[in-house]
Amino acid sequence: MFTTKTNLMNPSLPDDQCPQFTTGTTEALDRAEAACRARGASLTAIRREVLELLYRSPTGVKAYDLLARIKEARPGASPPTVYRALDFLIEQCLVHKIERMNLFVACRQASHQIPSLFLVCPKCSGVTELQEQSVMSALSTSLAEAGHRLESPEVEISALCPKCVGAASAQCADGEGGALG
Amino acid sequence: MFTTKTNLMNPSLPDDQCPQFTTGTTEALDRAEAACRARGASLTAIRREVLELLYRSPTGVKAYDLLARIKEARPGASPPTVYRALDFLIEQCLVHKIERMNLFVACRQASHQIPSLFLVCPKCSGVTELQEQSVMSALSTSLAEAGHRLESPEVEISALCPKCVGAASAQCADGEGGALG
DNA sequence: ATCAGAAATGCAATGTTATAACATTGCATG
DNA sequence: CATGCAATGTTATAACATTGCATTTCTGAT
Repeated sequence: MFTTKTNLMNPSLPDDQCPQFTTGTTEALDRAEAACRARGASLTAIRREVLELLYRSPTGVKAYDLLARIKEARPGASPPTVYRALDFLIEQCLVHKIERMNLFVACRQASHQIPSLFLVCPKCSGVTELQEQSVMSALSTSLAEAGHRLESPEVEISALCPKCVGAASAQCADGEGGALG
Repeated sequence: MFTTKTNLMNPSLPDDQCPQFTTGTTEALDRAEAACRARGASLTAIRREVLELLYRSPTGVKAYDLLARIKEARPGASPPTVYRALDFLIEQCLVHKIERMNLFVACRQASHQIPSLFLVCPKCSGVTELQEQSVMSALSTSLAEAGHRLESPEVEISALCPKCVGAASAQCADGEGGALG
């Protein structure tokens, strides 16, 4: 079971000490910079700062929260400043966007052999990136039968994280439903 | 294979003739009204009009597009008019929201025995609602292992529909990836 | 060194999606 | 008639994202 699970959910550790970091943030940033360079792209100061904020966050972060933080150092920063940096980082596969919540999260996978499953906690914005062969192959089969083709290698699932399980309510899962059919 | 597949992707048919409708829209609306009534809720004129627009649309619809249509008959309509109707319809399980695209779509399932898979086409906004035991059980297993709990009975997958397959480009699915790990 | 072109950034405005806050209407019931 | 309550109307604003254009910075060629 190829389950490279990274727990991004522990907000209480000091910088550079989160257990999912095999080395410090600075080293990770340097590696990211090298990777960009190798692809003919450049991890400029702004981009690096945005990526650093994401590396240091245990949860997904909203664009305007990033903007607020970037503004501390660069008062002139505006929405495009951040969105452009994010676009670049996403292109470089250094960051993922969680579409359903408009959240951005640094990629902590060493590689993407398999499309990733993103478990997004609707309570705390925690994001867990999984690579699950079993789910993906079942999904591929169903998609193929339906004549569809997976568009992005990222599948988002709204699921309460272990910490937040406890208050959820799930209506609409019962036997009634649409008026059609 | 419990695959209640409904094809919502055929925009070219006249009202009340889409093949996935076993009966006409009016009858479906009447049935929806009865279902609401049975639950002590009421499908008022505004709500019914919004639902009707969704029944007649083969694709997901944006809230402000609904608003524009509603305004034709009710010039005073404003965003809350539509959002309140949508909230109600979602509560009544008559409508689903596709979170990742801010799209609303009428529910065409007779019942929700199993959480639904929504295949959302990023090109044309077409939505196909599937109920796939195999995918869901694989998913449940993985979620349980990760200590998570599925939050909503709706799982959205971005997948090109049969008509739109052809132009897609999928970078980021290769062997590189994050700078961490 | 310096110049041209490309890439990145600054900046203002605007577009899009969604909700807050408060007032009003209309109807059922006692 | 008064009261209560659900629904709706109305205005404003919050939250998220993009466009367009001017300016600066970087890079490579001469």
